[in-house]
Amino acid sequence: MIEAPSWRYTPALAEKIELKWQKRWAEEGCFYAANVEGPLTDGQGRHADGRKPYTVLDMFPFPSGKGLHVGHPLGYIATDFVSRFKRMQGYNVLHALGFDAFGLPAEQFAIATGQHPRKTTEENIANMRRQLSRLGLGFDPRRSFATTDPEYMKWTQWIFARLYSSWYDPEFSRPDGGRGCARPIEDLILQFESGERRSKKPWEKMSEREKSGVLNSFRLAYISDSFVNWCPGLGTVLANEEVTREGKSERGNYPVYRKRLRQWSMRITAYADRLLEDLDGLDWPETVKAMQRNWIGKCEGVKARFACPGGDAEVFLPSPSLLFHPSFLVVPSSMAPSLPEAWPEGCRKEWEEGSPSPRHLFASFKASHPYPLAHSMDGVFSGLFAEVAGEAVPVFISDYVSEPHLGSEGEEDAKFARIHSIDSSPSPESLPTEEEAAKWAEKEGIGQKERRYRLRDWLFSRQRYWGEPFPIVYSEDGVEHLLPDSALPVRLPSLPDYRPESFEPEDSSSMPQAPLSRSRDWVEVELDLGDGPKKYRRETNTMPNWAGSCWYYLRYLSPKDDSHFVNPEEDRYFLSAFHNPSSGALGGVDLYVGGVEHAVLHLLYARFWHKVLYDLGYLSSREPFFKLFNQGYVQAYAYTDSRGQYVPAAGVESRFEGGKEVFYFEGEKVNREFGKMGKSLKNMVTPDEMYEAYGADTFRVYEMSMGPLSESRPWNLKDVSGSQRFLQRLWRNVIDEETGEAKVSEEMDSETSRLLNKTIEGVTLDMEEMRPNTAIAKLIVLNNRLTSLPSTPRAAAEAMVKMLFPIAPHICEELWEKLGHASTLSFTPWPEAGKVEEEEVTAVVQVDGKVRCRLQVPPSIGAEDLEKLALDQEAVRQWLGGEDPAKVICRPPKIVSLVSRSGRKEK
RNA sequence: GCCCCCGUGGCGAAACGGUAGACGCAGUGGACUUAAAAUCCAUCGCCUUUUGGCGUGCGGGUUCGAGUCCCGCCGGGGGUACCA
Repeated sequence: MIEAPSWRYTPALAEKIELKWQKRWAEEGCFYAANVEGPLTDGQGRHADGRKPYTVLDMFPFPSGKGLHVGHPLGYIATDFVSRFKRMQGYNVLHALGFDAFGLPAEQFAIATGQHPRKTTEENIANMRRQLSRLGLGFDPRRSFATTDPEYMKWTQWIFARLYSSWYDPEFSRPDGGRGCARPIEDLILQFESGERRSKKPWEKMSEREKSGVLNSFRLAYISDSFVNWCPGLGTVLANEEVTREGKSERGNYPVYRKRLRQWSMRITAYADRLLEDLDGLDWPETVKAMQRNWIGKCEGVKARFACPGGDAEVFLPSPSLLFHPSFLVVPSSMAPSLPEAWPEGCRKEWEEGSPSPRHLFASFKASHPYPLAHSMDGVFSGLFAEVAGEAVPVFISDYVSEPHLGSEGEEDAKFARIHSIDSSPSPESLPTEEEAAKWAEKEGIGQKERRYRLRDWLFSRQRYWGEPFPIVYSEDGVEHLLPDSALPVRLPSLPDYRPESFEPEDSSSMPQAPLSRSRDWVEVELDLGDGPKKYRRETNTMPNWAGSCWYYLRYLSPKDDSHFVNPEEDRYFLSAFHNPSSGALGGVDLYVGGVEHAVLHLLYARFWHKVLYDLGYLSSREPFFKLFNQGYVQAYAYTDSRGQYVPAAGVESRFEGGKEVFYFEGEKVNREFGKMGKSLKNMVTPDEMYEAYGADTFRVYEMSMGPLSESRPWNLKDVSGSQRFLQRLWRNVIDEETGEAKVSEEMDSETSRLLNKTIEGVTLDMEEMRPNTAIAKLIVLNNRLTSLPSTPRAAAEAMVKMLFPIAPHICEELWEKLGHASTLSFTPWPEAGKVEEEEVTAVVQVDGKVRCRLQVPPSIGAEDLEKLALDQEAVRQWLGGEDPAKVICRPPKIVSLVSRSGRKEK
């Protein structure tokens, strides 16, 4: 038996090398980004000192109890290679990773395992950190945090406080020259007090409660009544999507009721124009921009369906504004399923008695409804069904055009000017034709501006335990008060039972309960808010998960600053447009990588907060994320047996029968499916299994070579050996497997030199454009060339190792060291390509669109020479049928395209 | 339903509107081995004996030339506001 050479690149050796370099990177602070000032310096103790910053950002992970599968690191490997590439180019790279640790899954995992969510999330975070660092992913460890940390939560609440204390003035000019700006609510109060702005009732005659109501209708974070889908059986509120057509919960099939709840909202509609306009300048995938544009609300028209007594009628409206046409009665589709239930008593009674007058209904609805309709009716017009339980419905037309400041309670003025009421339900005959509708719109002066409608304000309250508490208390008269900044953070009380309270599934009178309301000691507090000690009740709703994820990228810049949520100096250095000139006037992080599933909500909410903080003078950039890149998903095969049960994918063997691949599990034939990777499909592969079996570098190369980073791809374990062979071959080309010493020659032939330069040129471009798959293919071509040589030229080996370093950093560091270099590759300059001179290139000659002949020509050949050369070819003359070509297109040195006379005639 | 994306060999894929299938996996043949593994070399879309013909989900169109651009379908994925 022959022993393997002692210096073969085996998984065991790979592990040894990987742990060695991971330790060394940590010791040398290779991933430390340098701040402008303060304690955070780079590994050499230097501040930024004018170096160019480059900020790389991942959509930070949710520390799930299920652990990572091989799909999770895809985006992190991508940001790691970009970070390493940029470091080699001399940038001061900021790359950190925090954890998004509040939220429903964390709460549910904790409930399922009978532990406190703080404990489970901490354990999950520790496990995730271990997995990620074993893959050699370089994050600045000093800048990591979880959204649940009290120090972080404090600033999330502080930002909420700023939103609550601000209003949007559409007329106010911003420093950047634009119109419309968030301003402190004090400015508004001054306007009311001075009479510059008038309210219906004189300001000085209003009670505190009335004033509070008026201000509430201006605040960017405000309280109002909103409708939710309440499922007593589950004890939770559901998204529309989670409710079936029959009005049951998707999970459990329990009844769902429409409930009006007093909740917090964010006035994102005030920023609709700016969110739309600033998209243009961002370096985002056009598809994501398109999704945001559609979400915010440009639309070319709507289809409206009306269930009428005389039949089920559909009309196309070129503008949603046409819904204001007197013939139409429209109700948001989301309200339809339980409309009578959701409506006030008077309306419901009429409804039950049959065929109420819509005008009457509308009037009584409005009278009994304390808030402006544009707010209280959630303006989902995407469906536009005027049908309830299959019947024609009385509906009203509301003005859903975003007007952030509709005025105070009961105020009735211009805001309802475009609301029309009608006297009878529509019949198909009474509906206008498209033409009539368009004519009417013209007459009424309804134009493009009114087309925007979709976007609605952001519902910001959750009836859950595991989220940020609001910094809000209520006095005994029901008026809300903001807690002073000195009272932050408001911590969650420890609650023995934090589960949501569920009810009898049919209990339609039940209401969603906030778990925090059970903690009496916490809810009832005595505070001195400036007018002596008084009793207050705390707000018991919590914030949604989005809150923490809206601003985490800012905290990376100055994670320990306890007097600012982000240090202004660091903000100006890392994020301002000045330091990122390519971003135009917008600024923001240089690169944001994450899944496309966040294309709308997260990215829209974060942009909104960023803009508010910019308006208020806390930030220097108008946009948070200048460049966005969406990586694809890793999917996997799953296998079912004859009974349709999933079998462990790892135990499935494939055989070839009759030229076709068939699959067996324990001798039984199984069927192959394709889907998400996870425990339920028994097809989960973890990074731990991968680095144990192959090493982290092989895993990284495989993930980056599977296909374009932006595309989803199936996991195929068999293919990993290709990446492993590539690294082994590279190792063997540089290292003597018997001695472990480098074996390189100092000479290089011209063919290898030419290929090397071509490779450097191509790989550099691929790395810049985030195409690691084609970069790796080019490096394999170069490596295959090196394999064919009697010995590897040193210059080729060194360039190769530098170019592969961002993707397979450990093996490259080891090779670099064995080649005689003492310092890490982390800051070694990226190789530059020399001139590539081709002696000959292949030109193709096409006749009537088909390739008929190939020619070897010098790359500098002119059009006339190339054409002449092509027409001299015997084969070409034959295909032309002996005649002159009818047309010649010549693109030297690659293409000559000839059209024959007969070919032209056929056309 | 609505919005966005994707569809190329047995498989993962490559291809500024210009030689379709780079690179990798699997397969096939060979070298080396007592043998196997590993390694190295060759081959590898389909049809045809060949000249050649056909091929990028389907049907049209634009173009000298279409995987790529346009129109209409079919199939798959993501989002749809309380999963994040």
